[in-house]
Amino acid sequence: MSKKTTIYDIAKALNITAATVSRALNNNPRISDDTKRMVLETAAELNYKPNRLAMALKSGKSKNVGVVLPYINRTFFSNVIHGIEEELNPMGYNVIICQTHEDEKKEADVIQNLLNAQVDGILISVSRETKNTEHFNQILKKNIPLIFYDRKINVKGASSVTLDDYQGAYEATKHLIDQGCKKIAHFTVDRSLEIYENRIQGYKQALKDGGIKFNMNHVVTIESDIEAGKEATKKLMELANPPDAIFSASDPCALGAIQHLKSINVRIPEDFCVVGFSNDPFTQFMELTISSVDQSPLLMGRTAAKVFLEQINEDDIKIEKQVVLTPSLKIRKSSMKLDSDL
Amino acid sequence: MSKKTTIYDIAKALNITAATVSRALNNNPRISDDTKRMVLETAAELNYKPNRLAMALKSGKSKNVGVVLPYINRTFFSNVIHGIEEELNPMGYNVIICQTHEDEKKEADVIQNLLNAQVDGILISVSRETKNTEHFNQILKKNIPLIFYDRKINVKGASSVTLDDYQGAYEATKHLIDQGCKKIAHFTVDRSLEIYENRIQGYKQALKDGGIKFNMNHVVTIESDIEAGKEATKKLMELANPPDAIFSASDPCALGAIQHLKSINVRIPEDFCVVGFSNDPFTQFMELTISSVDQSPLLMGRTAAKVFLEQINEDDIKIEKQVVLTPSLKIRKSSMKLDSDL
DNA sequence: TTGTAAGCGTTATCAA
DNA sequence: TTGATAACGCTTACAA
Repeated sequence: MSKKTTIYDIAKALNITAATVSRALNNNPRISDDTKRMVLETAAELNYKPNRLAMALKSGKSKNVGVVLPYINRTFFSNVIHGIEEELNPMGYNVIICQTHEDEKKEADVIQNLLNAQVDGILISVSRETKNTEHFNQILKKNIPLIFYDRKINVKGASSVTLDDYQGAYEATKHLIDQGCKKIAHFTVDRSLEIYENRIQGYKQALKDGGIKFNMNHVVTIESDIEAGKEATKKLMELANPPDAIFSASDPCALGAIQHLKSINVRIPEDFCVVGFSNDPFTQFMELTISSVDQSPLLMGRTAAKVFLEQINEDDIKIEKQVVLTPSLKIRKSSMKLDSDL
Repeated sequence: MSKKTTIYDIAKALNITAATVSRALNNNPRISDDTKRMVLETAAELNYKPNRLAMALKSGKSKNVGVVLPYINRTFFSNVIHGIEEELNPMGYNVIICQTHEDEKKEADVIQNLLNAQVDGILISVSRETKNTEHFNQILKKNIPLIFYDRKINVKGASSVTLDDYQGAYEATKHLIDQGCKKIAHFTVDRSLEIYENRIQGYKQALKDGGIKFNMNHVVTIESDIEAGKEATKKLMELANPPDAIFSASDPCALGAIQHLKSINVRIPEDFCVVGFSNDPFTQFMELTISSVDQSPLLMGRTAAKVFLEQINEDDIKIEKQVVLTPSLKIRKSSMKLDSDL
């Protein structure tokens, strides 16, 4: 294995000094075209590659950003990462992925780790458990841009890129009302997270505006998976006053609902409508396609990345930016009750 | 913003030298318990955090590994990453994700970038276009572990963790034969990739062993998406001698096939059986669940990570390890023609 | 235009 | 057991 070439090797080969080599390599104006050319040539010959670690240590900029999220293997999150990469890679940044597994302690740990690694910024979707904001303040204290995406927590000095969950939920619910549904149930996941709380508020407001009385028994808090959706639907349908529609804050739960309803021979959408949230790809794959609210994860990732880039360029001026993206309801078979929509 | 504390700050506070502080922090035996305790205390007081960049520059170990893949927002790949993280995070490694978008040049670029960032290892699933192995040799020349997962290329000195695609395809095809299918078509994606070539070979062998003559017209090379699957199936069904089953090397294509077959009222599985490959979650979500070959992406990720860890510990002894994981066929409705399976 | 030298935050070697 | 010093590879005042 050949020892790695440094700027000193180039310098030695040309009988000049490392400083000059550095200048040549960095397009510094204070250098003659001749030496510059020679340095570039020799660098190529010796197969010189800059050591980013050394550059980072010197400059204080690692050109790495940390992306923190609950789980990477979720459609939504992996798409957000994709968006972030699209924006950041061309600017020379690398992305370090850290999962929190919805655990506050783990979240604090990975953040500390990222800070130790001297990342230039942190983009995060907070874990469900997170209450404490101390680890976020640590980031800001170091003057490192902190950008929340999707799931945020209010921290002074941090920016955020979120979806208008309230609006998404409102539209979904209004759509169900427009289809003639009178008793619309709601599946929520974790009301301590803003996204879910906003969805339930949007749902409530739409009911109100539609002249439908809110029924506490029709709101169920469950895990975001198919089984939970099935079970919850079973219970709902056994109520004295069962619903005729479900607006689910989660796609898997919506799928579970549909599966149970089919098993008890409830016709969808004729007798029962279902709308999910996230527009997960699978919602379009079924024979009975599922209506869902799209969160545009790619755009969210790109936007979060752009906000980071703005902040990094603004030197010491602290900007605190809150971007809210507009959701879009994808109406599919599971809620197309009216002929006019067919 | 408080200036960051370094070991010098601790040293100054205690009237000792940075070297001593370093020793205390690193559990070096050559230090008195007293000073060690004092250092630890002061470090805590001053909120000292090690600078991983400096440590990395000094030691030559960045504690970062690069994970290269075509696209991160694919179920399979995001699950592999999940597996890699599970294994590597507890060992103090961070994972830098790089996408190649199936482009050889981009692949070479990100690898160069990772090398410049002094990663301690590279785990990669090669892009479809990749023919040249020069960028891989660059890695090995620097004595950095190179581990291929899923999609590999033969490079001397590199390790690999792959699936026995041949076996998976063989089982899937045999299963179709066992169900009584006589004319089994095959969808492949890109035969220049070993995984697809192995699948087609396994398919051929199973046909042979089952006494079925291989029919060139029943093998179709298409993109891995639903539309392509639909179109290809349409063409197949218009042949003078249409197939009665499809073994697809891609799940989306299998879904496309099913969608087209349904649209022309072919009964599945009674008149036509379909088996996919990857066991993507959606295959279980449909009403007509789709049989598929599971690739155990999580295990693949964990295994690749373990191989890396072995190599990193083996100092200069060069080990070249080839791990082959066993696929498992998930039999579902789309291919359960025989009553005995119902 | 180029060279000198210090410094980024650590750790390792050698002395004391 | 501790200190002094050099080194990792690079950049940047300041001098020449």
